[in-house]
Amino acid sequence: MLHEEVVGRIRAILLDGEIPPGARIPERELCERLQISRTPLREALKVLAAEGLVQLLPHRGSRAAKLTDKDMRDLFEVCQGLEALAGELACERITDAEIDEVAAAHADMVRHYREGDLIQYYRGNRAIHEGIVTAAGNPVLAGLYTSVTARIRRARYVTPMTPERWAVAVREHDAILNALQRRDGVGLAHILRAHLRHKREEVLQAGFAETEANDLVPRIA
Amino acid sequence: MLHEEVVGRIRAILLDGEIPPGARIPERELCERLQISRTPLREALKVLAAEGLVQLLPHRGSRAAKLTDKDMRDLFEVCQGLEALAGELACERITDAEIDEVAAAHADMVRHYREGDLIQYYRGNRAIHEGIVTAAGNPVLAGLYTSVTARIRRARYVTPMTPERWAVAVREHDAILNALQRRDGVGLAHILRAHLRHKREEVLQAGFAETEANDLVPRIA
DNA sequence: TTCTACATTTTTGAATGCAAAATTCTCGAT
DNA sequence: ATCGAGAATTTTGCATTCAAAAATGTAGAA
Repeated sequence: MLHEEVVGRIRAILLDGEIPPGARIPERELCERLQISRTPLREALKVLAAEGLVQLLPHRGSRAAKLTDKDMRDLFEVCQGLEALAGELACERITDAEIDEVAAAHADMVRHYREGDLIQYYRGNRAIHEGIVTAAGNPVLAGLYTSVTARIRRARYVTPMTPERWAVAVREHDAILNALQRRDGVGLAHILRAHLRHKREEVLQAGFAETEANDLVPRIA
Repeated sequence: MLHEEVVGRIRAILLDGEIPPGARIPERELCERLQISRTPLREALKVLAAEGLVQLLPHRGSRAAKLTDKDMRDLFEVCQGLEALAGELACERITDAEIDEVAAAHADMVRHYREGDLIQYYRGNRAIHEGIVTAAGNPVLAGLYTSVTARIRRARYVTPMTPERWAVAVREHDAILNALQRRDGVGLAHILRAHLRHKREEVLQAGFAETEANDLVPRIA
């Protein structure tokens, strides 16, 4: 198994919440599960620690990182900045074909909204945001976006919404697609920022910060 | 020696250009120099690879990452976004004391400009930009900024400038300080973007991309 | 002389072993 | 029964070791 694959597997385990935030990461257990020895596992944990997904405590092992309210706020703030930048760049560089792809994802998402399928709605939602970032054509930006969004993924794409919030979000997405189609970079940046600000407020209001006993997604194992 | 210290030491070696971009990283040699074995060294290299400073080639070892023109452009683009965001946030949160600190760094920088001391000028310059990022009060943002700027540091803070360019840069910095003192977030964001766009053009024009035989900062060893 | 096939050496990537540190357990005193 | 000191166990972090892969060197053929 390649180094990057090991990192990916553990990242997935953390993002799925299989090892809940704050929980110790069982080295021995993961070694057996991934069929690797401790050396490559520990290399992967150090990388994930640099990404902010894992917390290393010298001589006391590693834990799945826990997000405080402040962390969550900071991450959303940066995410806003990154998406706004991506939106501007995307408007300069996106191809017609790519716009069609985003439009298709949008239509999909709206359908799932009408059907009341939150899970599928979120899937389409993500596809749109990621589509915009990809269209920005900046791999450095895409990389940072991936790493930042990974850390707030569960909060962002799991939080339940009131019908009102949901309706607002969909309207915002209409405006997002519209701005993209008009290639209105400044407008798109503004909408994306507002959209994420609203999402952040929802998440914080829902008390999603991962402090202590807030293991929303329990260990599956 | 602690893990983070090892990472820091190697990072410094790379940023100093002691191991020039594209050069093989001599594991054995670094082990002796840092008085550690290969295990912790390799852990550090993987972390630095995730940061983008090191390139890992499976079964062929690691090299100091080389930046193409495109990489440089992408990094500057992201840096613009991060600094613009930092500027906006800083205007909302900066204390009077912090403004005074930035103003002091600015005065210093201008003095070094008048004296024609490019090295000291760049030092003050960096202090200003970093001061703004710090004042934004967002550690996530600060972390990303650190990692992105590290990769373009040599290009950004080594490139020589024509007297005209230099004069323009100083004027831009006057405007930066002014906007900060007026706490004009939008204005500051705009100026920072333009400032960095100009710097990027300088750097690219100077052909700083680290392709092949372009080891501007030679091995010191 | 130059090119290629093969053997040798070096280097890489990962498993294991070992000392130090932390955690857990035990047992006696209060 | 509870608390705390000390022993036993576990876990961590790193050095070492080992197999596989790549790089290098050598010799023979064209």
